[in-house]
Amino acid sequence: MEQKAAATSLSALGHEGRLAIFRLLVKAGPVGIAAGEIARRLEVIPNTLSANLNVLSHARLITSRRDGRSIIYSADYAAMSGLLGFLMEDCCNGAPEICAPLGEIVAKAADCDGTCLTGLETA
Amino acid sequence: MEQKAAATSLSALGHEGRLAIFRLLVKAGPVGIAAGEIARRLEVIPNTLSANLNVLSHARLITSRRDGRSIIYSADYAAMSGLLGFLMEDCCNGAPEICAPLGEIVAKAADCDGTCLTGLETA
DNA sequence: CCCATATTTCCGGCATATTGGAAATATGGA
DNA sequence: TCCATATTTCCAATATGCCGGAAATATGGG
Repeated sequence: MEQKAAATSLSALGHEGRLAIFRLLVKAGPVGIAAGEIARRLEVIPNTLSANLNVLSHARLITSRRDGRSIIYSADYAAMSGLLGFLMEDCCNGAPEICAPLGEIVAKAADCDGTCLTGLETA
Repeated sequence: MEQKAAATSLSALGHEGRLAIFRLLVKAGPVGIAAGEIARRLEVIPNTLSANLNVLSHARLITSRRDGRSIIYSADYAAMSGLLGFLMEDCCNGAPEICAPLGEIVAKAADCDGTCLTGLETA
């Protein structure tokens, strides 16, 4: 991921409303959530939601598919991984010993479920 | 980290110039870089740089200290960890099996140096 | 075809962000 | 004290972002 794309993604997430949308979609998983359902859960006006979904979509952070009259949005996990990797590689390239706190937070995240970050033992 | 603070941090990083500054500081490590040196390396005008450093500082992503006539800026690794953790916890809480790509990117980052993400074996 | 639902697009006003020039502040050295 | 360096602050112009009302588009059912 190049820097410009990363900035676009970060900018898209740098808005409380959009961050809430993205987090909701991340929690929902690949099944996704219909736009109207998102609006109901987050209590936002449809047109504003649509604009924010458009920003997230343009930043490649979410995808959409039509299902009847509804449009289902889902988080793009590959894009999310790419973004996190982009931020982490800087740290490692420059001063590996400094990344210990990062390792800790990752380990903590891994604690949430044994299957979440499997395969790390090989690292 | 609460959502509002996370959005502030992400918004600060969602600007190509500021992202470049932050990445430079992350690579520099705790030693940090003087404002003037940052301006020279990134070829930005001092006052614009100062404004952007202020945004990053207000978002708690960087810290500063005076050294003679220079002001040295450093990345705040704890804040960075907190931000990454905030984004990752959503994923794990919702659909752990989906986070495999995240685990891979973390493992890849760990490859950069054996000491980067030590302690993960215990996760 | 007509209607209800779902979502987006259009539009205008308002708020905030970004930028660079110029001046102000702070530090250290002669 | 005077000067050079380093950085910030002030300011104004411009640009961009955000929001909500109203209208338009798309789909499915009767």
